Amino acid sequence: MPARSDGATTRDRILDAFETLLVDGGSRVATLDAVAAQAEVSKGGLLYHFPSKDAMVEAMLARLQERGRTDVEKMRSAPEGPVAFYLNTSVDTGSDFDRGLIAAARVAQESDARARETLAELRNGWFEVLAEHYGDNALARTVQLIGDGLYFDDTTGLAHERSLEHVRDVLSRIEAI
Amino acid sequence: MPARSDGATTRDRILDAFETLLVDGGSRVATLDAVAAQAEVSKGGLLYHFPSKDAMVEAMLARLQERGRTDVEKMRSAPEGPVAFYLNTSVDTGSDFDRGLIAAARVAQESDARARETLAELRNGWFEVLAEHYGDNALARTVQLIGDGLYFDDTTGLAHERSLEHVRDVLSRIEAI
DNA sequence: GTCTATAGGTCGATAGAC
DNA sequence: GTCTATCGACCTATAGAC
Repeated sequence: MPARSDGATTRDRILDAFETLLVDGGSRVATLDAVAAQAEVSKGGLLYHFPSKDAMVEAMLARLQERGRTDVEKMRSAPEGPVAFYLNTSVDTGSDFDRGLIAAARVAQESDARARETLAELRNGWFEVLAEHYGDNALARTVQLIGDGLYFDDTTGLAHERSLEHVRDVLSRIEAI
Repeated sequence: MPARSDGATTRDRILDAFETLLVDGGSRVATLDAVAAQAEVSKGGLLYHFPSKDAMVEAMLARLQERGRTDVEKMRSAPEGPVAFYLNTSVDTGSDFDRGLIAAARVAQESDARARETLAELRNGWFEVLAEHYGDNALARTVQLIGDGLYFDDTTGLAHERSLEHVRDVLSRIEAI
């Protein structure tokens, strides 16, 4: 039982803090000390919930996987259609899910196989919905790559203002064929 | 003057080692000790050439910028056309230039402003050539995003075998309009 | 469940021999 | 130009009080 009365459990606050630090500064900055400070727990308190840094990574990925299943459901039943939903959420919306995704990508780049597998599984879910929608694997794959590009630019600080607008323009031309 | 008779100077061997470690394991792994070992120099020897780790980053980015100018020239005059050249080189070809690009992206993610600026400048060069070629900013931007997506997938270990083939298919449909 | 204190190791950087 | 030796700061993880 958590000692606080605010919404999140200590466990979730710690994972939130870990993700935030990974997103903002990479894993070099996301030390146990820094995570504890950000989550407003002592280092000892942190290590009660996650006995090692590795266990913390594992828990973060498990939570992301869970949230990913919800996201695919939302994408499938989005009123604006799955493509618009997918592209819109490819630019960072600041959601908890986005933050978790970026954090996982940071970890994956340091050759962490579990993080890579989690991301691959999420991407397969999105691709399936896109491929069902278009009935065209080539177009589905291309849209997914555009989403990856939007996402990469966004997380590297290279995003261009009008990217989304340009993409919508080009996609409307393709869909008009 | 270098003490060795092989092609690369000690300085270049150190930068190569730094990039390789950044690409393979991220900046947490790319320590001065590790870079020195990979470059087969002592840490003291390394710090003779680059008085600080920061100076090493700076030199790496300067070298990348120089190589980027050459790349844009090659793209502009490529016999297969700038688009094919751009997309083909967006999947990691294993070249020294690619390695440097990926290394710079790793550093940029840790909120290094210089690395971000270097990457932004390189990307502006590519975009200019694409926009000139198409005479259509929306399409040029979309192709650039596809390239970024290919690149992101590749460097995160999420690449799909047939991505490039699928993209070529879709682009040929657009260009046929 | 959460804390402090600290062990044990690694980091970037300096000093000085050759 | 390249080396070894070493410093202080910081990292992950453990031990034990409350």
